[in-house]
Amino acid sequence: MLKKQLIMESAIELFAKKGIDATSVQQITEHCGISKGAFYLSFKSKDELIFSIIDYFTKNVTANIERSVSEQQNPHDKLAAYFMEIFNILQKYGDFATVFIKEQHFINETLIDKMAYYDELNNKLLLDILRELYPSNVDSLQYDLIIIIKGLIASYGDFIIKNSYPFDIEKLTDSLVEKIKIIAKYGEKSFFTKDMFKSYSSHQPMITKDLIVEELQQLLTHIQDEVLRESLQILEKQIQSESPSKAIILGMLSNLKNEQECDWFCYMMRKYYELNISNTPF
Amino acid sequence: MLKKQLIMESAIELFAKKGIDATSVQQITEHCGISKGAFYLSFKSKDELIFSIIDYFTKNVTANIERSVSEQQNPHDKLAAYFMEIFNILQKYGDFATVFIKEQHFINETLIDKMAYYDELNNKLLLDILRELYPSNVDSLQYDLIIIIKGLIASYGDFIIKNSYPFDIEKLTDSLVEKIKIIAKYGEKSFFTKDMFKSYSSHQPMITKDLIVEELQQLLTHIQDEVLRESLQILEKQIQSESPSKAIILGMLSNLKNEQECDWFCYMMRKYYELNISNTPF
DNA sequence: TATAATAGTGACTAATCGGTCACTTGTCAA
DNA sequence: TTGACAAGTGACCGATTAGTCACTATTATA
Repeated sequence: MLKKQLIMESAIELFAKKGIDATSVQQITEHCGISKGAFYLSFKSKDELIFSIIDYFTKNVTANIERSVSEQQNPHDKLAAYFMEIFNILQKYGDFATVFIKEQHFINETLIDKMAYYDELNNKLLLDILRELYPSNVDSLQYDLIIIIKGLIASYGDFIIKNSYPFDIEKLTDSLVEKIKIIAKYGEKSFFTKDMFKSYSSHQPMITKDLIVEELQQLLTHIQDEVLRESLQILEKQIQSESPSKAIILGMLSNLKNEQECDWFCYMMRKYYELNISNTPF
Repeated sequence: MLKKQLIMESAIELFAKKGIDATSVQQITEHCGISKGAFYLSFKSKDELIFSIIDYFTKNVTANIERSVSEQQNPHDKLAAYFMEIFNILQKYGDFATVFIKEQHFINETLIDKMAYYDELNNKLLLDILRELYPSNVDSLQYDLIIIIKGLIASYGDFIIKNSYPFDIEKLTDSLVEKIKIIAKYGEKSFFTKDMFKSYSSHQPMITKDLIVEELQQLLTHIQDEVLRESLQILEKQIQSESPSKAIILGMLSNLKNEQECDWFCYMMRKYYELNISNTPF
């Protein structure tokens, strides 16, 4: 497990410097002083390495942002916390961000779906923040505000990544919160309608039974907790069964819902079995 | 010349679909129904193809935007024209934009410098528009406004690229001009200082005598006009001379200044011989 | 100390890449 | 019809790639 970490960190550094395709496995192994064979003891393929890196970061970043935002009581502070957390991450993990932003020919279809999922989570979080901040008067502007916030992050984030030189993130956050506040207050002309936004943001992932089972078995190799393991095993039987029980599936999923590692799996299950209950937060 | 165009168009399509590195010369030639040998009759290398594509577009896009903006008299219309032109280009050449945005491991150092140059031109144009629009009250906010405008373009532009479905660009432009107007009017908290912005935006290109001569000879293969050709030839002699005359160089450069194709060459000459005269528009 | 299991090695392979070159085809003036 | 020249072809080359595997080194156990 330690070796995996070492390889991933070396890889991120090299990927950021020269790009994913231009970095060979050989170069990665030389950079961390191991042999090529040892690399393939930790990862099945170069693709698996790329997948692991991206998966690891998106998972952590999403969790950190959500935690940081939820720690704030005041709605205004939530938006500030959102900006602040993202800019801090960009400053800290600029290397990774470079890889992440610039190379999106990941090959893997699953990865694209996963990204879309995290993007959806992010949109939902932003929408919640905005609705809490401006309960009434931004109805028509809320989708534009999301896009604008993302644009600000892209633009100022680019500056942060390119300047390793440390600077006042608090001042930046303060400045951007002000801009959003102003636009929400005085803005009248909206562009995005709800439908446009939905069709833009929600790329419907191709979820198959095989993909779900694969993710399930992946989880079983990590997870220790007995209740979680049993829940997963019961779910596997239901999936393979000819007449799966919605009640059992829903019950087992609720057993998993607090386990961050299972988020993606639960999401796939809900989509596949069309279990989107409108009043659940997720 | 027709064949070059054909290859470039095929390449853009494939690059956008799968990425530059992942697209082989073989695939490009198959896609336009020619042999590998024929490809190398039009382009010296794959790098030259990439370079040509990027150069062709940046040149055209920059020129189109500047023309479109300069056609407007009313300062407000200039900002609108700026947005409109960019969004139209993104809608039309989404394929190319995809390549352009996502892959920035171009290998070639010259290309990076050229991009920085066009970015500088773009910043200058935006700054002029903003200063004309808000002559007094945005002094401290003008650099932030540039970054914000770029962010809006990145964010809404992403939407345009991903949705080939046509929509109301005028409405979008109108909406964004409103947002900039609001921020300029009510915004108080600036983040960027002039120095920060300068150090961020102006990547000093590595200009050598060899690079300049190379560009000059490249120009001589294209340009027909006799005065321009003679000016270039005189400049070449001056460059190779041990004691170049500033007067002659300046004179020859002013002969070239209206020829769009020579912009980059003139820019390099000015930088190399430190001929930046502050009151020239460029 | 002997044995078994695990971790690590690097020469090797098959495939693919960008790029070359001896050769064929097409074109047009004489 | 001929010859000369440009346009186009695709087998081939050296380099590089991801991935494999027979082998060695290290560690743990008895």
